[in-house]
Amino acid sequence: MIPVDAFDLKMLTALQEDGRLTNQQLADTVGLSASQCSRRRMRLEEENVISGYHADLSSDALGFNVIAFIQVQLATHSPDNAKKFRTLVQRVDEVQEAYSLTGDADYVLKAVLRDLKGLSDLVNNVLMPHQSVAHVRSSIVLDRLKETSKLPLKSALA
Amino acid sequence: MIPVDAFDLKMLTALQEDGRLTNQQLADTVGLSASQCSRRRMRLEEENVISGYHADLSSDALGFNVIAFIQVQLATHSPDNAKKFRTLVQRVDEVQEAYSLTGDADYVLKAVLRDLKGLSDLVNNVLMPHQSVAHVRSSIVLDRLKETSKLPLKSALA
DNA sequence: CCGAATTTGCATGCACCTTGCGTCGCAAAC
DNA sequence: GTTTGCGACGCAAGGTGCATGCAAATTCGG
Repeated sequence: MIPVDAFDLKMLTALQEDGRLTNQQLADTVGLSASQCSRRRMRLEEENVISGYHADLSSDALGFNVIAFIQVQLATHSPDNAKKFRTLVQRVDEVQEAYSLTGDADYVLKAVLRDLKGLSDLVNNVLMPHQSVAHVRSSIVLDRLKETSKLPLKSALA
Repeated sequence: MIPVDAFDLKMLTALQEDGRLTNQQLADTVGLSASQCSRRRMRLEEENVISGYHADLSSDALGFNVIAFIQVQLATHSPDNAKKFRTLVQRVDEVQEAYSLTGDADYVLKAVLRDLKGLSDLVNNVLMPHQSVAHVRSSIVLDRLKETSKLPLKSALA
């Protein structure tokens, strides 16, 4: 596995909190020089430990008022069908996350939509008509208790 | 709602793709000057349309091999109990997302863990013993088809 | 204990960011 | 129709941050 020491962990922790930290700020928080932080950061990016930087936009401010989890069962479990579904999911921007799970439903999607009509459109005009899909059941998010993409790095020492 | 024009949308789209874009790079892609991008970006941050910037870390590279969805039913539906659960969820770093949904289960959590033992610990030593929790059912992610936090901005013109 | 390799801090040249300033265009008031 | 006020724009300059070369310090194996 990729070498990550205590300095790296501090840097990663700081950067997943604030992705625009200056090398100097980073240096101050982890206890290294700015040049060293620059070098280490470049290494972490090179090794794909840091896979990218993203601005986090407010879904509320931009009018995305509906989040939904959608459970999808495929028509058949053939590899061909699975591939078709995978392609569909990649293509639809409203679907932020898609997983296959142990248990009942084949797939779970998380979708972000402007309103309930958007959800209806997605379910009835995109998912349901698709040849790979057999059954769809959606649950609407009533309350967001927590929403982050930060990894619990405290336990990590590769 | 907050004024967001076509320039802003282009900037937001670019920034949620690459959060470390330079104002000059931004200027080149949206067709404005760098100074103007700087000003608009500051305004978007001020208005909390851009709520932050984050480094995206590779869970694989850092050894987080298990993702799980956990359905939780509370012992009672009292506000007091809900608040206790909310606090618990905030405190536990392994829980990245937590929602209450329409439908059967009270809450759904998404957790990131180092291994199955980590999941077991979370379920049996953190969630189950907590006074607010009555029932827990976890599903393990077998495959990640898609995982992004980008909003589908193409449709947005507030 | 010594030498090689790695890591670090410092200095520097270059790129970038931000702010002030003058200009432009639009819209309301006259 | 003209004027006036306002907001947005680009340009330029001063300050800041970044990345690379280099030498000192540290680590590690023999």
